[in-house]
Parts: sequence; C-alpha cells; structure tokens
Amino acid sequence: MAINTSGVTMRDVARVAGVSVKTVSNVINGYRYLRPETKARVQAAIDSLGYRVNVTARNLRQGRTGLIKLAIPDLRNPYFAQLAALIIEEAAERSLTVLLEQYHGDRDAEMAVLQNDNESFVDGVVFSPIVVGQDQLELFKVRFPLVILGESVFGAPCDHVTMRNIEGAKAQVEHLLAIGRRHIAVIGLNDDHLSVSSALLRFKGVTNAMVAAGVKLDPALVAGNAPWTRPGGAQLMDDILDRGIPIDAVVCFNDALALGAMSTLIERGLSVPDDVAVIGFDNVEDAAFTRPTLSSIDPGGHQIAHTAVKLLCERMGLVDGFDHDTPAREIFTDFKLIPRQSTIGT
Amino acid sequence: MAINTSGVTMRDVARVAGVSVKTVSNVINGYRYLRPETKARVQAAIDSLGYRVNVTARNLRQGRTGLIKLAIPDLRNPYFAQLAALIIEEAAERSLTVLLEQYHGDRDAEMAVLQNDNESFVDGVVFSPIVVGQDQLELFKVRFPLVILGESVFGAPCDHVTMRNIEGAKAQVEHLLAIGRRHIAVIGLNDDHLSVSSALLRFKGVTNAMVAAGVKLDPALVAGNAPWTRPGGAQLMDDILDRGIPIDAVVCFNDALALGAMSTLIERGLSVPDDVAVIGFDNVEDAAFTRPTLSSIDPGGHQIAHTAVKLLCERMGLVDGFDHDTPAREIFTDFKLIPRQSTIGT
DNA sequence: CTGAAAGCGCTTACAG
DNA sequence: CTGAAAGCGCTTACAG
Repeated sequence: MAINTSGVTMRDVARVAGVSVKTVSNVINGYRYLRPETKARVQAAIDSLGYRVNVTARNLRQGRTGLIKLAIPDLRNPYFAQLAALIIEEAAERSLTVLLEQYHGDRDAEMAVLQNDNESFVDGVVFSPIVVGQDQLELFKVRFPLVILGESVFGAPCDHVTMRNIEGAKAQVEHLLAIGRRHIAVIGLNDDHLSVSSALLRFKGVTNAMVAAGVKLDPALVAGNAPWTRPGGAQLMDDILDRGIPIDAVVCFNDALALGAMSTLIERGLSVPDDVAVIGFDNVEDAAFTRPTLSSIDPGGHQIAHTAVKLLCERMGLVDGFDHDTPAREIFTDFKLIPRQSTIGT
Repeated sequence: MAINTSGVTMRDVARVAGVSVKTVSNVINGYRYLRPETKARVQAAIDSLGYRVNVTARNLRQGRTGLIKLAIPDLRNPYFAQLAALIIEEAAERSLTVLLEQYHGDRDAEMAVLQNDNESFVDGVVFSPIVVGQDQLELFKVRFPLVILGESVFGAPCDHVTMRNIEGAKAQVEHLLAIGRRHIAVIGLNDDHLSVSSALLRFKGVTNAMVAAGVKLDPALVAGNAPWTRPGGAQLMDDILDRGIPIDAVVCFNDALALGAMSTLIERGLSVPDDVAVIGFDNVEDAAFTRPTLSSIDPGGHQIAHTAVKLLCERMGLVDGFDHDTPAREIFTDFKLIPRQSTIGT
C-alpha cells in the first residue's frame, strides 16, 4: 500500500463537495478560472476527508514521473557524494526528484544502467560510468534521455559533461613553473578502473606543460598505483623521496593524494612550500582548512551538475524550443586554479 | 514522455503473439504454468517490438511503487553520505529504490518531509531529523510508514533507530581511564542544531564515566562550539592547550575533531599517545589510516541502516506475519570500541 | 466556469 | 493453462 492510497479518491471529494471530479482536479492543480466559492467548497471537502492526490495515477496519465536516476559508483567517495548533492539540488530547482543508484565496481550493474530494464519509471538518467567504456560506444545509444559524466567515455552518442582534465593538469604545472620550480614529481598515475582515465588525461596535461616549457620530467619522479586517498598520497610521497632524487615540487592528481603527500613531507622535516611546493586537484573543502592550505584546481563541480541537469531537461522535453534532433553534445566545464599556501606561502 | 512510454503496449505484444494480454503479463512476471511454446512466442513478440513494461501503470495497479524516500540534511557531510550509501544498499537487497532528498538546514523543508504532500509516490520514508524536535512529537504521527534516525527526537510515535551515544562516550572515557589517564579534556560540546543532541548525549556519557571513576572533570578542559571538522578540532585543541592546564588525554565527539586535535598536538611538539592520548567517535575510514592511527567508537552504521530498512519494510507490509498494531519501536544499535595507536601506541 | 466520458497501461479476480 | 473484462485514480479533450 503506497503512501497516497489513503482510500480517499477524487470521486469522494467530488461527491462531498457536490462537484465533478474535473472541478476537484482543477482546484488541486491551481486552475485559475474557478469560482472562489466552488474552490472553497472543494478545499473544505479535501481537508475534511484528508484527501491526497495519487501521484502514481497522475504520472500514468501524464506519461511522466518527474523522477531522474543518478547512477554513480559509490557515495562513500567524497567526490561522488558532492556530485550527488549538487545534482539533487539542481534537480530540485526544476521540480525533479532524484533516484540514486550505486553500482560499485560492478560491470553488470553498470551495463544495467544503460539497459534500464525493469524499474524504468524515470524520465531520464545521469550516469557517471567507470568500467563501461570507450570500446562499447554503441551501448550509449539508448532510447531514453541520458547524460553521461566523467572521462571514461568520449564521443559516445549521447550528451556528455566533463571537466578539462588536460588543461587543469597543465595549469598545475604551469603554476609550479611560474613560481620557479623545475624538479617536479608527479603522484597518482594509476591504471585502475576508477582513476585510469582521469590519471591519463591529467598526466597528458602535465607532460604537455613540461614539454612546452622545455623542462624534462624524470620518470623516477612519477609514482602511482596507490588509491587516490591521503594514505595513498603519503605512501607514494615516501616512495619518491626514498629514491633520493632532489625535488622542489609535487603535482598530485587529486587533493587527497596531495594532503597525504604534504603530511609525509612535513613528517620528514621538509618545508611546504619552501622546500617542496604541493598542488592538488579537485579543490575539496579540506584544501582551504589544512595547514598549510592546499593549492588546487577547482574543476567546477557546480557547473558540471548544473549543465548535466540542463542538458537532461532538454532531452526530456522540458525546455521549450529545444530541437530534438540536436546531435550529442560534449560540454567541458571551466576550471580554476586556486593558489594557496602550499605553493605560494603565506 | 517517460522512458517506458516507447509506444508499444502489452496489447500490441498480445496481438503480435496471438495471445491475450493476461498471457503477456504472465510471461513478464514469470508465471510458472505457461506452455514453453506460448512463452517463446510472447518473448519473440516482446523482442521484435522492443516492448518494455510501463512501471508506472504497474505501480498504479498494485498500489505500491517500491520507492522509499531518504531525507537527510546534506550529502556533503561524510556521515550522511555513508549512511545514504548503506541505506541504498540495504534497500536494494529488498528490491527497493531510494529517492534521496536533502533538506539542508531548512526547517520548512524538514516539516515538509513529515507532511509529504505532493510527491508522495513513495511507499515509506527514512528520515534523519535535525531541527524538528522534541517539542513537536505529535508531528511524527503520520499515516505513512516512517522510520526516524538520529538523536534529535526520542519518544516520537514512530519507529526510531539510533546509536548508543551515552554508552559510547562512556566507553571512550573508560578506555582512557583504563590506560591510566586522569587529566582528560573534552572537545565538541556544541550547541548548534546539527550536533547539539549528539553533543549533549556524549557529554553525559563522559561525565557518567568520570563520576563513576571518581575522577573530576575540569570545566576549563571542555571546549566546543566549533564545527565538527578537522579545522574545528585543531582550533579547539589549541584553545585548550593555551589555557596552560596539563592534560594527558582528549575525548573528541567525532573523528574529524580528533584528527584536527591530533594535528595540533603534534604540531605543538606533543607526542600522541605518550604525552596525550586521543580518542574519536564514528570510526571513519581515515581513522585507520592516519598516523598515529586513531582509536574510535564504531557506532554500527551498517546495523543502523539494516535495522532502519527492516523496520520500514515491516511497516510497509512487506514482511509476512508482522502485526501492524505493534507500537512504535526504539532500537539502539551496538557500538564497539576500536583501540588504535592514538591511545595504546604501537 | 463546470460536467460526463474516455483512456493512460497495467494486474487480477473470475471463468472456463 | 489461457481469455475477457473490470478497475487502479487520475487528466484531458470535448461539450455546453
């Protein structure tokens, strides 16, 4: 028994108020041309009976539910928690509610998002894929409104919103070069599924910047294949320092890695940024509060959420004048370098 | 246009397969007594037409949606992100999907959860209230299945799942006493809405333990009214140390505070745990990875999620043999002390 | 400004 | 094992 099945229907209200169900419907939906007296009588009947509209019936009749699905790997990952928070808020602005699905690492679950078999009573889907990838682009050609996020897939036949990984990483290095650093280590070059695409793109940005500046990147100063977490960063920093090659800066592929790297540096008696400058990526909340505060790249999460919901609404037919034959769009959001103490000092 | 409105209906399938819609329905819902040949013919028709069941129509007919709402303050708070992750997983085990709503600090939004006016096409609600509280218990007497979480409200006329705050905090102090500490500081006694109830309960547990052990609590060693975050903990620890009263232990009301407090202690040249032992509450993932690792209270998040969904399912009529006249239940989950380096060393 | 009627696409007694 | 029919509770042309 669903919430709304209180037993009282519009017909009951209509009978008590002495009007037709059409009139009751008009009152509920705020139809303007109603005699105030009629409206009051209907409202009184609604109140006295404790009537609530059955949203499922309305949905069936209208052919839409106002529900969108957000499919992400795991809420325990702070990046996705924040993404979900933002998407929910953007959806609420458009009177949409969000059904949240975590597929964890599971390939089948991820495929199922694109299949959308059973519980498909949602009007659209926002999907941040991880495993399903570049070699199966045709899977993204679905018949429901779909917007994908992230960097696992490019060129899929559906709308796509993603951050500028390459340019962001390039900006990290350019910033370090600008403050005079030349011996730059790189942390986070992983080949696991969750981070591989970001890692590769960001590494590309790093090498682009180095090449452009004529600074060489020492392969012995590149570390990866640890989780993108504080402990991961701490360990990778240890590994690099143990190699005994002098460095004056570290580029980290996310902030958690950077925070971990900083703790190792400080623990080993090095000063940040005087001895070694550190820069992260993501601009998480902690970055502004840790000591020293952490320089980072803000990838524009708000804009990602806003754009994703906007594109989805267009595909869902909620935006007047949108041409439904518009081909798949690929939107890159704006990033911003946030310089803080870990590179420029106090 | 909802996803499932592909235009093809059961009637179309029935016509193509040369059977009645009842038979199509039987095939879709896995009814067992079907001639294999009939089944195959129907399946072929489904495939060739690309038919998908219209879940909204099914929901209307069945009077349920399989959807539950989870209302929490904000996903950006890691505690609630983890809670949401667990609830979604527990719900999935019972073939339920979760509609996630954030009400932020907004009182009206929180009230609306209990009103459940408009979009009430969910079968039940899990609600972690913050502002709506002890003085409005009657608001929790709703006509839809409702389970509340947390410590804002006790004795409400609906099912309630919560952790043992008092006993958990008592265990924190008992642990410190057991390792010989007597000069114990307390961090996190806030009076903001988000933490006040937890703070008061945990403080009560602390004082209970001190009284029982005959150890006095110096009011000058109690600090609060900072956010329950790392920087908050760092600042409060600074405040306490600045007062110049010697301490040998700190009880922190959550792990973020404890991590912040530890960083201050270490920064000021004190050893953890040799000079000062530190214990947190929540047992977040970081607790096991920070150096020194952080002793903490595991409040049993998995059990909270499991129990909440179980109670809700009972109220939703999904559990055979459940007596619907069962009065409102108050369930306390089990906590566990996790001793780590920050109290017992390596 | 309001009413009577059709229909959204399913599932489910009721027959057979 | 399968069919014909009713009905879940709304909204929406169509009349008036």
